[in-house]
Amino acid sequence: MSVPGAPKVRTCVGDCLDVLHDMEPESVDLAYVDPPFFTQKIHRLNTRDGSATFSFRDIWGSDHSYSDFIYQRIRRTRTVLKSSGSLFFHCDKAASHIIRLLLDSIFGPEQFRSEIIWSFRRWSNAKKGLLPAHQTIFFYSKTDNFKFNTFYQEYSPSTNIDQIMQKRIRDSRNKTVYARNEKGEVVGNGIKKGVPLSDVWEIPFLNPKAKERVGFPTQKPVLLMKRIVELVTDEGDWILDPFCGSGTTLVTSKLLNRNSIGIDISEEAVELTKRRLEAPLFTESPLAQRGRESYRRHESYAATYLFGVAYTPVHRNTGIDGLLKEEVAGLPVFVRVQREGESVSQAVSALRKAARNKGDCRLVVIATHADLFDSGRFADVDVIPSTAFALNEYIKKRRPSTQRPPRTGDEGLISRGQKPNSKGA
Amino acid sequence: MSVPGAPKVRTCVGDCLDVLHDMEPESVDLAYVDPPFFTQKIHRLNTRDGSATFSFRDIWGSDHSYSDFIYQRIRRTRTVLKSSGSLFFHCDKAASHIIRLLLDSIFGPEQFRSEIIWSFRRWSNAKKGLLPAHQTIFFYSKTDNFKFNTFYQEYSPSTNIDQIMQKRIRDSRNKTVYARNEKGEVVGNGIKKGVPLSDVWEIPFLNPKAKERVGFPTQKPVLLMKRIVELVTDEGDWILDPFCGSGTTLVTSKLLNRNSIGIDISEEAVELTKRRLEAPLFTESPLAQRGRESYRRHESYAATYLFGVAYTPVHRNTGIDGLLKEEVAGLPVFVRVQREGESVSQAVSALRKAARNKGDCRLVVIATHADLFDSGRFADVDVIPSTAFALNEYIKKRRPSTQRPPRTGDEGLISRGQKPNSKGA
DNA sequence: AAAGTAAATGAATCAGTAA
DNA sequence: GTTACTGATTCATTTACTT
Repeated sequence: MSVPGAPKVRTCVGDCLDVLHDMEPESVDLAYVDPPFFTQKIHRLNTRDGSATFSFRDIWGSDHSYSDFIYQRIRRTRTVLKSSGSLFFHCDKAASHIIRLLLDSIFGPEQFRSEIIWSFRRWSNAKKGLLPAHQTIFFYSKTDNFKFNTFYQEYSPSTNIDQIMQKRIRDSRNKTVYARNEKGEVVGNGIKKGVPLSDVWEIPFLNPKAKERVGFPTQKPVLLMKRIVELVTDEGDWILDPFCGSGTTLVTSKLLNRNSIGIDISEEAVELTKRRLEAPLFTESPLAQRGRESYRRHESYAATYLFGVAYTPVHRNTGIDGLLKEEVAGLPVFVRVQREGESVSQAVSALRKAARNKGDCRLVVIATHADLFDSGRFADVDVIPSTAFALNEYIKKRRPSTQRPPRTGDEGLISRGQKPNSKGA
Repeated sequence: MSVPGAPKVRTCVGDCLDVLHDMEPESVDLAYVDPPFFTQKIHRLNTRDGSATFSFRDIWGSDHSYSDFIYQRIRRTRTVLKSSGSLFFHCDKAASHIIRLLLDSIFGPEQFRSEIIWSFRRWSNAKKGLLPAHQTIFFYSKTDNFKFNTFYQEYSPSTNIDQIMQKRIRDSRNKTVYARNEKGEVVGNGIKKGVPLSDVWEIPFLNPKAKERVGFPTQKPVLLMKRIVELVTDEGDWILDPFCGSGTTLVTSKLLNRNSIGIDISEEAVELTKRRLEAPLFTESPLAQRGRESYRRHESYAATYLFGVAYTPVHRNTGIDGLLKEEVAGLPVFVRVQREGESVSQAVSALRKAARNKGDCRLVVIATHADLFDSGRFADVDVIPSTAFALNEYIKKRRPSTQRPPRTGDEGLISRGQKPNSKGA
């Protein structure tokens, strides 16, 4: 699949019912639907008579405006979905059962994939009862041949991972036991990937003070959108948000190199979305979020790499991360940790520039990854490998030339599996 | 209210529709309903000793016949509830939307209290899609005047307790601010109890090896029942379980000094319940007691050093810290980070010992400090320097022989005894 | 084609052994 | 004897295979 240079983003003011009508059928890989809550209207929807309520017709067949409103728009949304496409419908306990019935009737119950629980912590109130701390996202696909990228989570700490790496067989009494070879040694069963991603997602609610927040009432965190986008789309795919609001879906799509279409009836919302898209805030970057949140001890990226080193952190200097506590050959030593997406040469240049008017000193770059490692070429800067770098070099030296390295972990999703549907259909 | 000496327990074989008909109206404080989930499967399980097989049939002609079955029984259940009573209905994604509609129509939507998510981890397998890891419990009360005992959870680790303990008021623009006295000092607000219990409950799934297990399929953990019982009943109250199965509800009620009534259509199930009640067995789940964190020991120290490395943490092994995601020369690679106060040789020995019966593998020690560094001597273990180690070696090489090394930053405050031989390094 | 069976799996326990 | 460690065991879910 060809990946275009820059992701395309289209925004549109209007009722998505009309806009969807003009869209090409089978053109979208993912539709994320996060409609407004008409809570009162939903409550009026609830029927009095027991058994009659179960049929879908009783809900939207009458003049109940909310379910009718949703039904019409989701039916058109389904039309513009590719046959490999998926729909994620975000709702909460107020309407989840009605939405479920609607989606079952539009997509067919056999296309129901998951009831995703987004759980979060939030400020408590003193209400009698339990504190609501989750919302529901329904995942439906258009066909059985839906696109799905398998992600894995860490094993539970109570799992004995080195033990379950052993191969197991059944003995004469059909009991599972660990396999052993003729020498009586245990037999391995290949490397472990982690456990498949579950349908309960604990993702922090957008911090009230986050820069990411743009003042839109129902704004969703970029991290939540990121997970949805990465689960069922690849780079260059098309993502539709028919109720785009403040545009989180479009911002996320752009950051992840997906094309996107956002529709909202409110002109102000679309204007806000456009402004966000022009200059996505730094904290909106999934990369930045991943980094900042995964650092141990809430330290900076550099501090994490320099753990155990006797140094003084240097703040408010973009080129220098730290100053060693001990002088080397009578000179102060400035240290820079190679950034993600930065080559060693770039790190060396940045450090050189920052140290230009610091007088006599020594310069050290900590190499964190090998993409463009060209150590030894720098007369004035010493390059020292980080733990990760040294270990990766160790692996690389012994790797068969054909093999590709695996990805490193990011915020819980530790690795990405093969696409099951890559065989095509 | 007087608390009787011993809790009463009644069991009954039969269709709860008939049994409920003969019960006194307004006599029960809590009804816990855990019927077949509409899985369209037969659930079957053997007891541990293989002496008996319990099974029940959860296959229905249509969703209509299922909902009709439930509707009739829940309507009678409501009748026997006291006006202060509550109903907890356990289901899963197969029928949660149908159940929600039924309960709304029987109790009235305004008596809906919570959609409780019971989330858990369990064994998994490769699947196209997300791994189901939750079930739903609907909480309805008969009237607004329902009995409810407020429980509190621990604050999130990221919560600033100092701030929580300050008194808050609203300023002139109705914004919340911290209260200050006339001297401008912050005012306390008394000790806080924690965060009110949320509607997402993470409770370990009943483990296959748990003593609590009696061989009944779909058996629920006592811990889950305990939370429900304590939330809406007091000692001496009456609890009803119209689909009591293996009797977890009755066992929990007895242990917590509540009276209970259990009904099941299966004679074997009721017999099993009676046997369980004679010797109520409740394994205080070690996991639930100690928490998942208790399995993480050395992990964070090792993780800090291994930042940027693609590895899986190994939790339940004192010698091995991690397993590389990538095999090296076709073998798994176990990693140990040299501990503080441990020499490289000691780290090598510990790793060797832990890996003794792991079959063919490679071993790597990350050297973090140099006290007794004697790398290169180990034929079977590779020693790789950490960032700190490499940097310290860099300094040492260029250090005049008279100079003494400074101590590293973070350990400086913690007084640790001088090692008598440290000078000789 | 549908139904039934087998294999793989990992979370959390039990239980035996070493310290 | 007590504690800590770690090997052993179980079982519901899913995929793959067989009847």
